[in-house]
Amino acid sequence: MAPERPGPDDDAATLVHRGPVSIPVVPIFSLPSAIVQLKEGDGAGNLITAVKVEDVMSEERESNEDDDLTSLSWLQDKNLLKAANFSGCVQCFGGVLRGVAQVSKYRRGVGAGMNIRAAETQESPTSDYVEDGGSDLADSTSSSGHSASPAPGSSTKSTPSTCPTTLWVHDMKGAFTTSHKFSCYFGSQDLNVKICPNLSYSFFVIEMWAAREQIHVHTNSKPPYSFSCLIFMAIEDSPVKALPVKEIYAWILDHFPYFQNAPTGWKNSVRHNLSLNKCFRKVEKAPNLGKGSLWMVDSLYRPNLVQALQKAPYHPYTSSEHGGGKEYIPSSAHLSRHNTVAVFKSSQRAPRPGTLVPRLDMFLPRRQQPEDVDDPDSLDDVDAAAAMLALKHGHRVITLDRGQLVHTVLKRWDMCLQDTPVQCWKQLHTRDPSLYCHPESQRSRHVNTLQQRLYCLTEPLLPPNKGHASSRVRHWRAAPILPAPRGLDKHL
DNA sequence: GCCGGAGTAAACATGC
DNA sequence: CGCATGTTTACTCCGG
Repeated sequence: MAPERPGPDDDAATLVHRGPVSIPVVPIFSLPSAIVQLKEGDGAGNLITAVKVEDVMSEERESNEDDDLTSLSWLQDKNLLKAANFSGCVQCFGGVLRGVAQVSKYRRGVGAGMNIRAAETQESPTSDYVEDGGSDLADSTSSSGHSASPAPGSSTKSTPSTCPTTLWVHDMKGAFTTSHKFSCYFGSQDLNVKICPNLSYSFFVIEMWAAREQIHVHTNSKPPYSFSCLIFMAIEDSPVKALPVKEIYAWILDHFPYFQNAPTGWKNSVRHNLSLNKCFRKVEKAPNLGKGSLWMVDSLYRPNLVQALQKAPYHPYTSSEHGGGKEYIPSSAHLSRHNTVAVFKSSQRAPRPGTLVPRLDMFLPRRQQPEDVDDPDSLDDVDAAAAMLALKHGHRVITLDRGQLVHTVLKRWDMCLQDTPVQCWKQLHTRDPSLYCHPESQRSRHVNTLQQRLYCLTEPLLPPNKGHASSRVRHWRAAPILPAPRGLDKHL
């Protein structure tokens, strides 16, 4: 029997489990930076137990040295735990991203130890754990971030049309002593996520991740974001921080199904916005990569977009919409703790369930703190950036005074992108083994991707208007692979 | 009422 | 020619 599924016009109550903890499914964009607001009396006390996660997890690790859980060393990252704040709501910020990545790794069978039950009915979650390896849920590495494929050997349904509609996520004391690998496939539709008591942080991450799928269920209302915000999110969500307009369309369609049935004029609006909005600028892409240009966010105007996003309505559920109560407005103390937060005002309309919550941490500048210069990790990037500059402009830039170099590179780096192409550079120019782990058939494509990525990253560093873009691309692609500049070797 | 931002529609150019 | 992409203009709506 098909479980009841909340329709687009249903309120949060239909998503709420009757059990002691009821967390509205959090529709989020790329996971972190979501705030789950609990309605009064619906389990906030239980959630507070999540504060104990740190202890629980460390105890579990100590007592299960050989358990697969040890692969979840990311949980030792205190930042993850610091990122949680349990003052009536669950707040989840940048630190979670790493966790999610690990979860992604985890669900590919590297780790184990979760009890996840996929059910087709909304009965009480007491049994029928799905135990399996090789889980293959939505591929978080995909650009659209929502693809899903059946898990081989899954004991649950294996096609989107028959996928389980309810995913119970358990965290029971001692659960980690047994090795429950899970295989719970669900498609990009029809998924409710129910969180059981004693939710641990790791499961919260799962929940967040799973909730990502929820985006596709209820997003039938017009997004509360301007087109510039949508474009911004799309571009920022891309691996190279640049997208052709077609991909921007696709991203928007992926994340906001509203547009699937919207009049086609919205594409016009997107193009109009790209052309008119000074926040976006066009970058010629390699001539062999199809027609059209790549669109990037102009770093000069990036703060404007971040600000626009921050002004966007935030919380998917407001209590005023669902049974009364107060809206969540982060305190100033909270604001000081987390520089990534969106505030929604009472006068602003809140997004409906299923609309996106921007992952704001992703859009904030990552390398603007001067102290980063002294950070060995950032020097790694600096050297890579310097290497890339050298790639284009010869060793002259490398011979600058170190301090000046750092300053220059950082400045230009910020102008370029906040991304870190160091891995890309390494792979391309050091015969990184990871490049050769790709099958022969995919290697050239991978190299092409890397080259495109590097081009996007370095294009802003090129002298403007020096020849046609395509010739510059050719020139760049033909650029000799220079030896790593001094100081970079140790990082390679 | 004014102004600016945002959304929408449309015309037009360009290139594949 | 059709279509996608990109630019520009004009208009409306809305909130400050």
